[in-house]
Amino acid sequence: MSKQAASDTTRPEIPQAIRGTQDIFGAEAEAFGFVVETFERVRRHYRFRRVEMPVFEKTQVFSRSLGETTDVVSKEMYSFDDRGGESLTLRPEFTAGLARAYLTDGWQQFAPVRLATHGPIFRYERPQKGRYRQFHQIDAEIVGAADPLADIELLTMADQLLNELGIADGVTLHLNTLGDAASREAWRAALIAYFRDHRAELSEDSQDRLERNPLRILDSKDPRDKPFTADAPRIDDFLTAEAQDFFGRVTSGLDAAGVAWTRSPSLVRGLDYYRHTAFEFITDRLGAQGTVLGGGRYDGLIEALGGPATPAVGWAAGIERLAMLVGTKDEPTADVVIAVEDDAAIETGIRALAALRRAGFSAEVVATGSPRKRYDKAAKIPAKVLAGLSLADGAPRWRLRGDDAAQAQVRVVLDPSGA
RNA sequence: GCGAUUGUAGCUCAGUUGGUUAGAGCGCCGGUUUGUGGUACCGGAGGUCGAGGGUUCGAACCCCUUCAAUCGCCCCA
Repeated sequence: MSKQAASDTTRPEIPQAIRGTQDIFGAEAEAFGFVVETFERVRRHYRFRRVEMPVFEKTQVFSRSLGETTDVVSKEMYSFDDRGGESLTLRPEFTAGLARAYLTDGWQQFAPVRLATHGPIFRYERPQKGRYRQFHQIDAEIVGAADPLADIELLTMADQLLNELGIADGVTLHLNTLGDAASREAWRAALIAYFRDHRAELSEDSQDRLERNPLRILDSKDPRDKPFTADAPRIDDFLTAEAQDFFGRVTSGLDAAGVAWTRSPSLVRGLDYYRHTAFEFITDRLGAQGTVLGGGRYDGLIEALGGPATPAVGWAAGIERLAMLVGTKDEPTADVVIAVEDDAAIETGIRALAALRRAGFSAEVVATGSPRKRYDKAAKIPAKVLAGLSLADGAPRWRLRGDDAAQAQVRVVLDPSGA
């Protein structure tokens, strides 16, 4: 065993995390958990039923619902072939999978069914603030409900959620209607005609959008587009009486529920199956990624998947973004920290630790390293009671620190005899 | 896919016009001090300066490539 041989043993290279993934730890993980717990509580309040969904589906589930040709499908999904040669895709959203389950699992019998779920979502995108390749969403949908009451329920729940998370300040609900299929088509045609007349003066990006996705010109960030978007045809002029009535019932319902909203005529959805209500809760505190919760009515989706015409509405929100607004949450303080200051007392320490935990206390122990430094080390751990354990004349001796009531509770467990 | 900024110890960061053996604080380990105490002092471990190539007598520093992070654009289901 030469020195040479020892130095030749190369260490394996440490693998790095996948781009766009994140390891959430400590105070940030607490904030993440707080978001999920709050969502679960609110969702029960609103009588939404919990669903657990697979993280992957056949690729068609998403490609059919999103439209085969869009960038979204061709570039931004995590797709792969399984061993049988079938194309599968990690879910880029919850909605399509839930719609599939609605059809394949016979949930039509429960319609209108109120669904809530949460978990990881995958999109092949360039990471930036609040955008990751694997991130997490909470999601709520009502499938099989044509009435605006469903939209109101969902929006009211979202509003309450943001309030219970304590992040409603600086967040506003932007609301729009895309009308029914007829309204939407008429508006779209008018927009194309209007922007075509100003084509040369639009930004390059918007000239491109004119062909692919004209509605998106409306929320262009380019200052060159602003003068034209301001005067563009508005959906209101194209709404059918039915569509107008639908939107009116949504807004008056929100007013009745005490949910503040603001009309945002440029809020659009690129995909054709969106109808009527579209909404986003937007914060002014998250830079370019200001949308914290968004959704709308997608009455055309389930048909696109081959099912019967089924009205549905829903929303989703990124947990990380919500957690960012929540800020970090302190990890819970321990009830007791034990410092075993003498190795001969280790078993007494272990016994006490087990007894405390069985009695319902959260507890940890410091019993390694230099014995004389253990007390200081334990003192740095946030705890209600600090219990130093040493030996005096061979007998275990506890010294407790903390407020009197907490000390007394702990002492009962450490020394049941009361001696 | 495009652009800008940034990668030095476990963490936060210094590091001069390119010049001996790359530093500090915190954290970690050990020793001493204190002994109802979150103190102070001493010591130690830990880095092929993100990776690969190039220029140079000499590169953490200059050039190219690449990977990653951050922020923005595109896109946003």
